[in-house]
Amino acid sequence: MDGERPRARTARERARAEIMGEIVATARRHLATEGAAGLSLRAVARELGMVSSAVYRYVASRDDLLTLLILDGYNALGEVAERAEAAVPRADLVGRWLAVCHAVRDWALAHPHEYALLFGTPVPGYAAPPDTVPAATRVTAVLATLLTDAVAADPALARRFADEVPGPVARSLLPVRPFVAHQVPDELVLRGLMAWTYLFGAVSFELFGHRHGVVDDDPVLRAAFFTAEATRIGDMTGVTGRS
Amino acid sequence: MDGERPRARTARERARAEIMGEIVATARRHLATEGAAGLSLRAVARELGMVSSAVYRYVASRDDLLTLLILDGYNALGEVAERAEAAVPRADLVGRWLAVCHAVRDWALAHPHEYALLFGTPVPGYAAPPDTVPAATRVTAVLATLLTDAVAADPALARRFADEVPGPVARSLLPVRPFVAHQVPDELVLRGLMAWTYLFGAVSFELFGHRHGVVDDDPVLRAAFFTAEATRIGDMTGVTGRS
DNA sequence: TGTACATCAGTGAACGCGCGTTCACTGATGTAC
DNA sequence: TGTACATCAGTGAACGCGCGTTCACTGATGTAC
Repeated sequence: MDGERPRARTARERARAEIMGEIVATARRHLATEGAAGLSLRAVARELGMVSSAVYRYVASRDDLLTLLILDGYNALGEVAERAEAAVPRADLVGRWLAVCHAVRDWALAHPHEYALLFGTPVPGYAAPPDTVPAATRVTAVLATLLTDAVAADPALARRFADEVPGPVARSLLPVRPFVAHQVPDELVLRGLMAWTYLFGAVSFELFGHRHGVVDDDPVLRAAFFTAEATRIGDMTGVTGRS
Repeated sequence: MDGERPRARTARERARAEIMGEIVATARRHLATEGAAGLSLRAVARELGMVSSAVYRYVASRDDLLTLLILDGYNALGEVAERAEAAVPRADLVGRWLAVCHAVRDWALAHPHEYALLFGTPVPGYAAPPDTVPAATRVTAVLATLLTDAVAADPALARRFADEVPGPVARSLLPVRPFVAHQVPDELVLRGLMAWTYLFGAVSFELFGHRHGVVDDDPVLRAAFFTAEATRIGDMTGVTGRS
């Protein structure tokens, strides 16, 4: 049988885990200051006082390190979103939606390069391996639950959006349908995806500088603007205080 | 007096303009295949059969070349958007909005790296000079006109969105207010900005791979999905066929 | 508890690569008289 | 129209940099008997 060996970790194992952690932590710090393009195995090794080739005992390649950082990033983002959402009373659907929105935005503003690694230009020549998917979908999963809860809480909602969507649109939604309760009509799934799209679109626009000269730069006003947009997008999905 | 000299261009001037064009064109092709990070002055020079230092007669630095490409990109995008919108009868506001949306998306799908240069992760250490602004705002200008026309065509629209927005939100909009007719109420300006945000958010999400496993990959279904989302966003601004 | 062997972390040197930018130069093109 | 000088495109060599990855190695840690 595998896995039934909680046998005391050897010094080697402990050392390995620790150094692995230091490598990722250092890489993440470099990412935060230089951006993904400037991330180099040699620089990480240098900072840890090892020779560059030593890093290859821990990480197969630069791409491998990138994957670790991406995983790390998705998990960090997913966690803040989950926590923020969990802190709001279940019945307050708008509150839960806004909590997720602000959690995502706050995390992005605090970790711009990590956010850019996840949602900016894909790194050329790099393809994220499939095992990043669970981490990548944490925020989406929260939003899907929100949608299901909204329909469960208010039967009128499903009826309000019961109109069939055009055939091709319905078909385009097939991959995501398994992840949303069947009580949620297609029109509402579509609007949920739109809310998700909008959230990251707005955060990216702000972070990547496309609101310079459009929305005031003052952080307080920016936050007010963001709340306003998030609220209106919430309305669009029917997740709104006033029914 | 300046400018009153349409004097025959010398051979030097003609040669200069031509080579300048070749440099930008080559750089753009490299951008299209390698992405912005892989763009190098040396590679461009090599392909043009010049020695790398010769490029410096035309371009002050790598950043300078990047700026030219950015300008180029914004202008190309602006042009397709303007043309597409201009081809729709003035009274068909939804049609005009959807035309802009599809023009932007089609251009982005056809020129993914150029799009990424404009709307993806900012190049680290690079700041776009102010003279890119006019080119960068061409799409936005089209949308602003659309909004103004919508309000002019349907007085009920301004009334429908006449509710005051919260003070900080109104203040956050001050930078953009001069570019929108004063008949357009703040609430509608906000929603216009949201439509703009959504358009690029959706295109970026699609282009950067965030819809894998969510929306079907088939191009026809993708287009149907896009039309559906764009239509609903149009609704949100009140620019809708059924009033 | 002790020895013999296997595992594995880390070293140091090297390979081969490409980059941006500078500089003194040659030779062709343009301009003023 | 012809000559003398100024402008400027393009050359070729060089500087100094950092990168990812491989490889044969040493020496410490772990394991089997």
